[in-house]
Amino acid sequence: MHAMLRDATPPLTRSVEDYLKTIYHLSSQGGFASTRDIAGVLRVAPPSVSGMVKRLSETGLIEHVPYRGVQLTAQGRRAALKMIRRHRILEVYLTQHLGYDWGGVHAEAEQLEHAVSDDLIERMASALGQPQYDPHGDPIPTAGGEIEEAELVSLADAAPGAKLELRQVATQDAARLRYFAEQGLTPGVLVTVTERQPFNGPTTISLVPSGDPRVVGRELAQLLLCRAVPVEQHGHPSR
Amino acid sequence: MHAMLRDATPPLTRSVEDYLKTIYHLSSQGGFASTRDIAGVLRVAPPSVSGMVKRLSETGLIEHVPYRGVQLTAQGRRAALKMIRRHRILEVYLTQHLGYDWGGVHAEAEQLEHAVSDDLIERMASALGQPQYDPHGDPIPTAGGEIEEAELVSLADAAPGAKLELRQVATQDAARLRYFAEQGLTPGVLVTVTERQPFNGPTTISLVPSGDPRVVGRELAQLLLCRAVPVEQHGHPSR
DNA sequence: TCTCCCGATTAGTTTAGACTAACTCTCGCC
DNA sequence: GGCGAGAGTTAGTCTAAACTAATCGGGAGA
Repeated sequence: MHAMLRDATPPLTRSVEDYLKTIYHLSSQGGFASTRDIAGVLRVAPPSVSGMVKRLSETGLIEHVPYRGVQLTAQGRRAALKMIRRHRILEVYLTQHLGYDWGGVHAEAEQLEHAVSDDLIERMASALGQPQYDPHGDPIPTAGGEIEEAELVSLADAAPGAKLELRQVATQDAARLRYFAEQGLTPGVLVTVTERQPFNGPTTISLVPSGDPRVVGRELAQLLLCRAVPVEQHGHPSR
Repeated sequence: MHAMLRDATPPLTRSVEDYLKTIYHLSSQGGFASTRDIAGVLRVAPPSVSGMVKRLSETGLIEHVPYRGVQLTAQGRRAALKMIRRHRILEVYLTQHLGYDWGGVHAEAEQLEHAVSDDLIERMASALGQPQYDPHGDPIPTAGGEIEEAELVSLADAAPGAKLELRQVATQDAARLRYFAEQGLTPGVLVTVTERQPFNGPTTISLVPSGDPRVVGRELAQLLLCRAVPVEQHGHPSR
């Protein structure tokens, strides 16, 4: 089997990597990513996005429906997931091994993700014991490009009485992250929803098992993504 | 003291950082770096160097004497030493904490040095206990931009009878580095020069304290940079 | 159905950094 | 002291990726 028509992938540029990641995130919850939204996230002008979109669809990384938006192709999705793996492994490594806090780690990883080799990422992953989630609770894609698709509800939408595991904190804002950390609201924590005030009012929860109460305003509650926890039988933990 | 006319340093590009590092290395042993040599190291055509040289001297990072060569200004030297610090700290970190070997570490550091923040480098340096030398024995500049200027002789030039400490291995070639490692010739090792064959012949040394002999051809001997070790008094180690 | 507005696109410019081709300077050698 | 080789530089082109200004399209409301 000679040479095998090697992917011939000319390594992606830093910009291309950023566009793919952004498109992945924007289209994950709704089919198409719009020019305007991409421009907003990447802080570039909309025509810059149109230009890049043309190039990316010519190289087969995205599918472009004019005046509609873009989606990743299988190839583009693979590339995006690779970047997301890098980013999230880096976040875990920097927090675990170099003392970064929950808030400061994102910006550093954002730069490093474009410079690290696959080899280095896998060494970090091994040193960490192949982590499944990053410090915000986001699932880390495997080296093979699989990612866990979780069924998550935001705390703002959870029914009173429900028992939940806090899975993700959907922001990169350092101040909000710090506040959540202070309140003990980090991925893995269990809570039950006590009540919700009407007219977009705050949600009251209590931490499990301590029972400590917390009152969370709507804006922040929307950022806390949770997984339903089946009520446990005694002596029969759901593992 | 308002605003203080902030350096206004627009952060250097990756290319600029590479040029500065290269010029530092080329001019460290001889005043000027030539266009041709810079082009050779960076694997770029000579006119590309001329172009960059113009930009760099306009921004005050280098001094250009047409048809002679270039030298770093104080500002350029500061920037170059910062990159060299990054590179060498990274090399130590990757070998100590992530299992990289002597040979493979250079390429990875070469990429990373452009992406890491000052903060990350200092965290790594702390985790390592503020190392003084990188894995090849090269001195690491301080965060303040000081670098040890050592008085080193290559093994190929050392006088027979001399007792030497191997300080640096002046190559990045992975195969040669691996060979040196196999032979036990790594920074910190002590040797005495037994003899040298005439007409650019090999140098024979013996390791201290084992006494094991090694015969080193001229090409390799030139890469082994050593510091003279004063002969010790008994019971009075030179620390 | 028509219109208007906003988002998308096209057109054209800019900058960094590379390239090739062509010209110029310097210095060592005869 | 002149000449030529080789190093250095100038001129002009190319690509990626950004920008502004101007034009286009499509859906929501009158």
